[in-house]
Formats: sequence, C-alpha cells, structure tokens
Amino acid sequence: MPTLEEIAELTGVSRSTVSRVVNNDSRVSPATREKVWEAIQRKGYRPNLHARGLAAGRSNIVAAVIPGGISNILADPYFGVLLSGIASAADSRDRYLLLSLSDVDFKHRVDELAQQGAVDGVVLSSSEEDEPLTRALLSSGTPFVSVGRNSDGRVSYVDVDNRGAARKITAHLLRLGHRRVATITGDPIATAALDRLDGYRDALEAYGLPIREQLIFEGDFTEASGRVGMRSLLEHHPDAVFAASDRMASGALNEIRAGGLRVPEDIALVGFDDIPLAAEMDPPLTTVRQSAKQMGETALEMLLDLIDDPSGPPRRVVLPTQLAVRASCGSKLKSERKE
Amino acid sequence: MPTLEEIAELTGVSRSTVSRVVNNDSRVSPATREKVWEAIQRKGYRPNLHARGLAAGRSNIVAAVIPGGISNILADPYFGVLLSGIASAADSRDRYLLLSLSDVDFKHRVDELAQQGAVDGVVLSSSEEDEPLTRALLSSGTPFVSVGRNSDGRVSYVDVDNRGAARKITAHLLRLGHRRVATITGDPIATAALDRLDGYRDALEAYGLPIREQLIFEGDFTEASGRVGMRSLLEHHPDAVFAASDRMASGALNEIRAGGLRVPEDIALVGFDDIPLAAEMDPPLTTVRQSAKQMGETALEMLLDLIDDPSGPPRRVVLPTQLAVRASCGSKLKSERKE
DNA sequence: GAAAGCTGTGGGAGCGTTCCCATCATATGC
DNA sequence: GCATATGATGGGAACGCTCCCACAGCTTTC
Repeated sequence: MPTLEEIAELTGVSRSTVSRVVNNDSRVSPATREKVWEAIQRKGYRPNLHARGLAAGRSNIVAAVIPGGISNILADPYFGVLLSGIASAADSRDRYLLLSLSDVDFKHRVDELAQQGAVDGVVLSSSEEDEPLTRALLSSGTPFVSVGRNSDGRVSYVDVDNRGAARKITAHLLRLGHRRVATITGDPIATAALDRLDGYRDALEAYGLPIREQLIFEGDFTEASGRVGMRSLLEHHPDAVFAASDRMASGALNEIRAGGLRVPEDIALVGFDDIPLAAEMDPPLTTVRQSAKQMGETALEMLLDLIDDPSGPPRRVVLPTQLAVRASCGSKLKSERKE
Repeated sequence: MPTLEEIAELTGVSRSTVSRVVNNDSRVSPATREKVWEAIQRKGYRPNLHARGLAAGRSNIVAAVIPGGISNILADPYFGVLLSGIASAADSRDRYLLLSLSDVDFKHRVDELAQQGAVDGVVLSSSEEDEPLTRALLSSGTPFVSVGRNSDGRVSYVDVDNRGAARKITAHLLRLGHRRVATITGDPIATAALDRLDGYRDALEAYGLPIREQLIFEGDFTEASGRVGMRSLLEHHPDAVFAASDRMASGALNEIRAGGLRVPEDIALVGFDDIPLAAEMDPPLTTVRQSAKQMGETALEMLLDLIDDPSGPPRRVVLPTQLAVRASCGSKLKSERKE
C-alpha cells in the first residue's frame, strides 16, 4: 500500500499537493489534480487511518455505544436494527464505526476514546435519562447524539414520539369500546417506558376514564415480564391490554391463552415496536411502528453535523410513528359487530 | 489528556522508560516502575490509539465484518448475538471493535483497513463458501477467522456441527415414528444450509428411507420462505417437517395452521437455532440450540492468537449443539400414545 | 509602474508513539 | 584487575499524514 509521498514522487509533485487532492482542497490546478488522481487510482492509494488521526486530530471514526452490559442485548431486534441504521449511514458517509457494548469500565473507555481523539464523536443509545455516560461525554466536550430523549438542554437527541404513539394506540382501544384498558409498562428507568405510560394516561383522561393503578403493571420490556404482568392483571379483568413492547405483548398473549381466554374476543391486545414477529403472531399484533433504522441513520447524520460545527445549538429530532392495525385489537371484530 | 512525554517529565525519567512501563517491558527497575505507574494513574494517562497504530503498525483494533448488505441483517437475532459475543470478548481482551456491515465497495474497504494496518485482524461472518472477501483477506495476509466453515485449508474457522445436529434432530423425528419427513432448507449458497441438508439426508439413510426430492423445499432462512415452502410441501402430505431455521419454522407453522392442520398432531415441526422466540411459540418449538455468542467469543480469541502468531497452522473449531426438545415435534404425544 | 492581491505549489514541523542503538553503571568471569 | 556480560535508562529516527508558512509567477488596483 503506497504512501502519500510515493504518489507525490510518482507524479512529480509534492506531498502537500497530493494531500490537497485527496482532501478535495480547491487550490489545485485541474491538470495537476487529474494527474494525481490517476496515480492514486492506479496505485490503489488510500490514506492511512492512524496517520491521519494523529496528524489532524480527527479520525473519521465514530463510536456507537450501547450500554446495558454484556448481556445479549443485540438479541433484541430493536438494537440490531438501530445499529444497522447507524452502520449504513456511517458507511455512506465514509466513516468507520467503532462498536462498544461493554459495561466493564465503560465510562472510562468511552472517555478515553473521546478525549484522546481516537473517535470524532459518539452515538449513545441511552435509554435512561440520567446516564452517567451522558454526563461524562458532556463534560469532556465530545460531540455526541443520544438515541432517546434527554431533558438536559445541552444534549442533541433523536427519539420517536413515544407518548403520542402510546396515546394513539390506547385511544384506538377505547374507540373500539374497551373500558377496562390495562397496560404493562417498560422498565421505568427508561424514558421510553415513562413516555409510553404517560401516553396511556393521556388517552384515558381524554376519554374521561379514571386511571386505575391495579390495571398498570410495571414490566421491563422482556417477554418474561409480559407474561408475569399479564398473570397479575388477569385478576382485575381487563378487556384490553396495551403492552409497551411487542415482546411483552407476546408474553402476555401466551399467558392469556394459558388462562383459557381468547385474543381479541375476550381481551384485546396491542404492543409497541412492530418487530418482525408482530405481523406473524396469531392473531397478528396491532402495534406501533417505529423505525429504529431511521433513528440510527438520523442519529449518525446529526452527529456528523455536530462534529462539523460543535458550536451550534443542540438539535432535537422526534420521528413520527404509525399505527399498524392488525387483528389482535379486535378492530375487525368490533366493526363487524356494529353492522 | 497527558502524553507519554508529559508523564516522563513529571517523573523525571525518559519517554522510553514510560513507554516500557506502559507496555510491561521487563527491563525497568521496580522502583522506577512504581513511580511511573503512580503518575500514570494520577494523571489518568492512556496511550493514544492512533500514535500507537502509526508507530507500531498494530492498533489493538479488530474488525467484525458481516457481509450481506445494508439490509436489516441484525434484525436476525443470530447475528446480534454473534456480534455481542465478539464484542464482549474484544472488550475483555482490551481490544476495540470496528464494525462493518456495508456492501458497497465492501471488499475495497476491508482490504484498505487490513492492508494499511488500521486493524490487526478480522472476524468474518461468512456464510458462503467462496466469499470474495475470504480470498482478498487471504491474499493480503491479514489475520482473520471465519465464522462458518471454509474448506480452504488456509482458513481458520469456528462453526457448529450443522450436519451432525441436523442428523440428530431428523433422527429424533424418525424415532417418533414419522416416515414422511420433509425439510425446508436454508439458502443453498450458505454452507450451513448445505450441511443441514446433508444431515437430514444422513438421518433418512440411516433409517433406510428414500430421499424424496418433493419433500425437500429450497428456502432461504427467512420466515417468508418458510411459509412459501410449507405451502408447497403440504401438497405432498408430510407427517413431519425439519425447517433449517427457527424463523422458517415459524413461517411454516402459520401456513400449516392456515391449511387447517395442527402441530404436532397432524404435522410435527422442528427448527434450528433456538432463537428466543422458539420457546415461546405455540406449541413451543423443538429445535437445535447453538450458541452464537460462544461462536463470537471463540472466533475473537482465535483471532487474537492468530495475530500473536500468524505463522501457526490454521485452527478449526467445531462447537457442539444440543437438542432442545419441546412440544412441536410431538414427543409427548407419541410417548403417551405408546402407553 | 510599484504595491498589493491572488493562485498554485513546495517543504518544514509536528502529532504521540515504538523501535533501535547508544550509554553508563554495576556485576561477573578468569 | 581488566575485558565482558547484564541491567537500567536515554534519545534519535521513523511511522504517514496535516497544517502552516513561504514563495514564485500572475493579475489587479490606483
């Protein structure tokens, strides 16, 4: 693999000129530019990542950081898709992606990366509001974008409208005539879980219905907690359930079945996320479609903007969601009943 | 963030000595070593990644490469879990992980990374036997480990015993009395798919049964192909189906249902992978448990060994699998029938 | 028509390490 | 007691780039 200097020698110009061509500096004559490009192509020259990083103080590497431990977090398709969004955007913008899933000494390592300029910026998939990492990143001055809202005024983030979407899907259940609508929440440490619960409350209030604490079960997004939650809720005879994740909805469905009840005839069920499985469930799950991929792409684009101009004001982007109405909420059933 | 030189000045020793301490070189007196360590700790010094990479020609960065395009490949829990295995092993061995999912100019970018010494090695999740990337890596001399077997004698790989596992699970169906056992294969470009098909054939032969081409449907691992495949197989009245992935099994299940048949009473169904969903299906899916996480960890460890000693012979590791017997194969049913 | 501005180019310095060789003590061998 | 090995340390050079300043040759300006 040739170096800048070799290309320079080959074309009879200086190191500097080749560097200018590579970096698209305008102050090179067209003739020289073409000659140099030709040699670069012919020799397959590519600038050395580390040399660049050292000399320029930026590396074209961005880090994607997903806290939550060594656990199989990527088994959750949400994170996988988010990551592939980040990766594909990084790729098309010609950046490298460093992946950090660790938990051990996490803060330390990220700090280290950022502070020594090993990476130019960080996309942080922070589910929690008060992530220690957020503070570390903030105080180190490293450009970063959070996936998931953050109330700190200095933080740029991208999120989906969790609250509005939860309100919409709960209202959908209410519109269908359900009155004892229960919910299984996500892990309350996560802002998304809190927002979805707020949306649920909003909808009930808009319909003038009381918020019954016994119809709210605190889960943690996992299938297991959906099952446990449903078991507990069943004692209070809900006629509909809003699970704050599709995985919890899937667990709830199993539990409803185990109790000898039918979905949607006896209990309507809706979820959140629209994971691939949702459409394949029996009955197909009514849920909220959110594009994790788009969040990832958006986050990366925002990060690159931030790196280019770190002085600008923080940006906050809220992506829209869509209701995916399928059979599990009983839409069809009810409307047929009406006729 | 301080530099080597600053630590040196602070402790009154030279750059070189500090470097030796950092790199655990034995030729430093205990007294000096301790003094330097203290300063390093106190100042929070960490060596600069790029400077190291430039000077030493190795970077402590390894790349994980998953071909297959920008598509949502990580939506498949298999890849997510594999990746988290790689990531956690990289972390515990104090290496950084560069993630590459791209497809555009893929070969080029990986080459570039490897050849300019930006990364020390590559873990390649190659499903295909004759990946162009494999050849590129091989000819560039970059240390790499393939996840998925490769018949090229120069390639180190880690894989699971796909053929043996497929034989075992098919034999399990045969042992239960099924005689018209069909299979839905994975994408035949993937070695895993071919191996699983061979295992299926092995089992039939061991039972002295003919291989019926009409009972073999060529799928591609996806849920959709499972459904399509099942629709086609139904015409030939199988009494059991071995789907080469759990996702295909899930698709097949829906199709069986749509045809008014029951699992396992009318058709027994088994899968492969043991994705989290498998145990939650209705009925729970009998399948082959393979640990993608362990594959990832193993691959990374092998890669680090290879980087340390590139001259050694290629290593091939085949990880064991387990049968996860649940209700979908009708084990219970049949054994009850016997009594 | 001389000062001032552009444009295109070249080369030195420096980024923070590692590696190699030189140096200087001190210990070892005969 | 003098050559020689051994241990601990220092400093130059190099890795491949970017950045800054210098400078030659033109064009513009009043």
